[in-house]
Amino acid sequence: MAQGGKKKSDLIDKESWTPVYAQLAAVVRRRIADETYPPGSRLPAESALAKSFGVSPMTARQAIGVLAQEGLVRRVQGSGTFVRRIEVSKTSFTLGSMREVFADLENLEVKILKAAIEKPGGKAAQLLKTKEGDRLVAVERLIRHRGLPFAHQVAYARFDPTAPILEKMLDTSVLTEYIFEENHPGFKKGILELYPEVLDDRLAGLLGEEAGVCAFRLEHLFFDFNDRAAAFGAFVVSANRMRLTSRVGVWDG
Amino acid sequence: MAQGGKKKSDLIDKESWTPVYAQLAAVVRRRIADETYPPGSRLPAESALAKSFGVSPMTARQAIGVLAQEGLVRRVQGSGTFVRRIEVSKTSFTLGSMREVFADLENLEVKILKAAIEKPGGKAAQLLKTKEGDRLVAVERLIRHRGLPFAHQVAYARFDPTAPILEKMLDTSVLTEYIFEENHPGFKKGILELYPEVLDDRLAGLLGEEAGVCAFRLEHLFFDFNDRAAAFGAFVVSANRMRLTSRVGVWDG
DNA sequence: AAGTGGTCTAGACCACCTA
DNA sequence: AGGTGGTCTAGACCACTTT
Repeated sequence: MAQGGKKKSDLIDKESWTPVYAQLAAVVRRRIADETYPPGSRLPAESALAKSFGVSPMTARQAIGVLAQEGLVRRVQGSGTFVRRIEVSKTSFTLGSMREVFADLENLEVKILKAAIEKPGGKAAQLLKTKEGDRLVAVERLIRHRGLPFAHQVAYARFDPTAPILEKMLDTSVLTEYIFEENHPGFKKGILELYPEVLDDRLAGLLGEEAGVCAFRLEHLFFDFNDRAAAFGAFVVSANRMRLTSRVGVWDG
Repeated sequence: MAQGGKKKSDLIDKESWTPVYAQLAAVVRRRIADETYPPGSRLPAESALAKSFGVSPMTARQAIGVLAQEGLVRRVQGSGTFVRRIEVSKTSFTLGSMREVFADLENLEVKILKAAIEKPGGKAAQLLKTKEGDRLVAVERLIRHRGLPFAHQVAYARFDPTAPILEKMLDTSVLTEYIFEENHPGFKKGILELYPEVLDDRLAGLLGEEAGVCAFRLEHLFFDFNDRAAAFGAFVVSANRMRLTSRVGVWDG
């Protein structure tokens, strides 16, 4: 059937509630999924997509941007946009289970195992660059979720009576605000490191696991707005309670 | 000094090589870093930023988009853009060390420990949904980098003489292409899971560690374009050789 | 009602890559 | 030289939130 004028796709519904760019992204994602655009191949130019779908160039660009964000395509300036192949080493993991648990405030319970002002020693003292005479606030907590132990935490901060951080650390009711939520005083930056760890007898007992079981250890070091290390700590979560999962490729096509 | 007309910022140099949006993003990032815009506060509206810096609204929007991408701010429709506080549970980790190692092809060395066609059994058979009579290709490799053992890998795939995956799996010279690089046949999607693990005697020996040392285990399951599980495997890398690090907050202000 | 971010237009010029 | 993605303009309308 010959049709005069511009050929506009009927795959894009501009009256729809879902944005045009999202619709276009979905169309292209689908075509990647069914190998219309196979791995390694070049996508039509953004300008071509814009023309054939009857949208503005910026809108088409935004659509491709979504796919690039998802890791499905790679843009190469001057050359084109290519369908990516899956690469293990380029994936990233989020602390999904941790986020879920700490978002579920009603079912969270925190038990303070220790709270003390100590002379500095060990890794915390090193990282917080304590000087002679400095004191550290040390807090040890057990975090339960739905009645089951979820995480063990130790946290250290330089003892500074003028800083609000001390109260925050000792107040169980605002624990979730201190680290996880939106109302803690605020740090400028932080660095996190994830380790595998074997639970010793004590930790295994606290976490309701058998000794020798494996766990994740998440260490955090936060800096205040003077770029001074201000707080250091570590969470230990048994591997049974925390899954680190990542999906790659096309999952909704 | 009174100045007539529009006030345009001298912080943005439109003749510069660095894009205007990146410059504007840097300015706002700096202001977050020095607490001109403290944690929790609202940023000036995108339109206001556009006006005061003499750029187009879309450009200002792009600049804020960079900061949102970095996790430094949160956009709330109808309300504004707010400076985020650091939250542990929202961070993500990338396999940085793995990527570095596998990008360094000249110093990679692969030793095949086992290559066989087996009757299915165990987790691999389960995940690959083998049927009666199916065979699995099983490959076990030791990956060395700069002369030192880096990772141990096992991989399974359904035995299908017509599929190119078999050759790929058995050919050491293209190992890096099979999983990590840009030239393997291509899967539609995959799921990865990261576990902590204790090295047993054999693995510890292979990886040059002492038994009982902790390691990361990265399991991968890939699906072909028919959504059929096609390949399953696992890497084990000692924690000494793989760091999982993440930075949050403002690091370049 | 006013202000905010979210989307979208219809162009433009540029740097870069490939042929 | 021609095509590609990268940037940018100067507006527009909308949905949503706040006042």
